[in-house]
Amino acid sequence: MDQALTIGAVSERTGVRPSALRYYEAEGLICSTRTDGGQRRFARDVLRRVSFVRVAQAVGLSLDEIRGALASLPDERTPDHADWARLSRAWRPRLDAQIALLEGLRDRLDGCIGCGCLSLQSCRLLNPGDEAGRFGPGPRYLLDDDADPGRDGPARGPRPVAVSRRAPRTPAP
Amino acid sequence: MDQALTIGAVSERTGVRPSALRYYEAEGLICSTRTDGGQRRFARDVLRRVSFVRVAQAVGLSLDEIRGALASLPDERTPDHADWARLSRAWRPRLDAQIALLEGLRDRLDGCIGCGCLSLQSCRLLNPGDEAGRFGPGPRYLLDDDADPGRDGPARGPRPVAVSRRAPRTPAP
DNA sequence: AGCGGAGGTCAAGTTGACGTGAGGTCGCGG
DNA sequence: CCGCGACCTCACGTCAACTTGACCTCCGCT
Repeated sequence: MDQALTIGAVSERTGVRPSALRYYEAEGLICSTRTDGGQRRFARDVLRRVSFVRVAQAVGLSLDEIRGALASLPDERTPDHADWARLSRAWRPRLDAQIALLEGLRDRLDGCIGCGCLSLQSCRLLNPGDEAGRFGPGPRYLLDDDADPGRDGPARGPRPVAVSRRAPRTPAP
Repeated sequence: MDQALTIGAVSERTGVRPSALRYYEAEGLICSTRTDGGQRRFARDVLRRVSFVRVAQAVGLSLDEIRGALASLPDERTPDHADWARLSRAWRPRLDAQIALLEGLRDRLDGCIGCGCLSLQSCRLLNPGDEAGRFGPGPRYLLDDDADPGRDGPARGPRPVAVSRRAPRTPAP
């Protein structure tokens, strides 16, 4: 264990607050050893793990999903470049999908700005086809873009939508 | 008041659950009259308002911001196409910015997949310049892309990041 | 030896956007 | 006039990702 880092050192280097690091550990995203006195000591590779977590959050993954991704790392050896690259590569489709969705939204919005409609009955922004209410009521086009046409009724449970919410709270001063 | 809609009718036509509609009313996003018995009756233009709210949420606005946008609508007359178009037009830069940010993220990710790095010291994905820690520690590039260079220290309070979080809960069955 | 700052645990609070359930009322078709 | 489904209010629950506070301990330096 060449360089054991305190929680403060990890915090300083990653910009992630100690409370968040403790939370990550409790959530099983990172791990640590303890000193005799019970203080955490982190191996250097947690820096990379923490960075991965932050970037993955920026890509739009929940901590739950990130845990899943991290679980596919080897735990007997320090992950190498290929390991991290494999995980990063998995984001690519997700990012592409999000971008495509936003672009679609923007383009449909362009079409609708001309008419200023947003009408539930006729606006393409809010309805997939030309017929309103084909797959039930509501602005489903946006929220359920790849809706299964073989199923009617309201959407089945929460689905992610590829647009921005709030940031995962940038560190406060 | 030609066609007064019950909350159930509005819910059915917009796909927004009654509880959410009540919430919107409590938050001042929509309004209603009441029957003698105290039940809500909505004018037809709330359908458009509710649609606007949902689309704006998809664009990434909080209800707070949406309230602000809606406040700029005339309240003495029913908003017309031009009014809605003006509001919609305001989303355009926001959408563009989000798309640009995601694309930047994707491109930087592409560059980093090759090296499989994500290193805090050298990875361009996590550091703006070639020098690490120029503006303090942490993956600030992603989270604070347009960081003010005239100011150092940690980011000042929560800022939105233009990437996806969870959807605002699609209606459950 | 002492001291101050870094670190520890645990419980509870925060934020946004609703959902849920209890307990009571309205309104309309028959 | 009756029933029953739709509607009402109000309080509380939920979820994610933390933060905050209270209270206590440890470590490294002088």
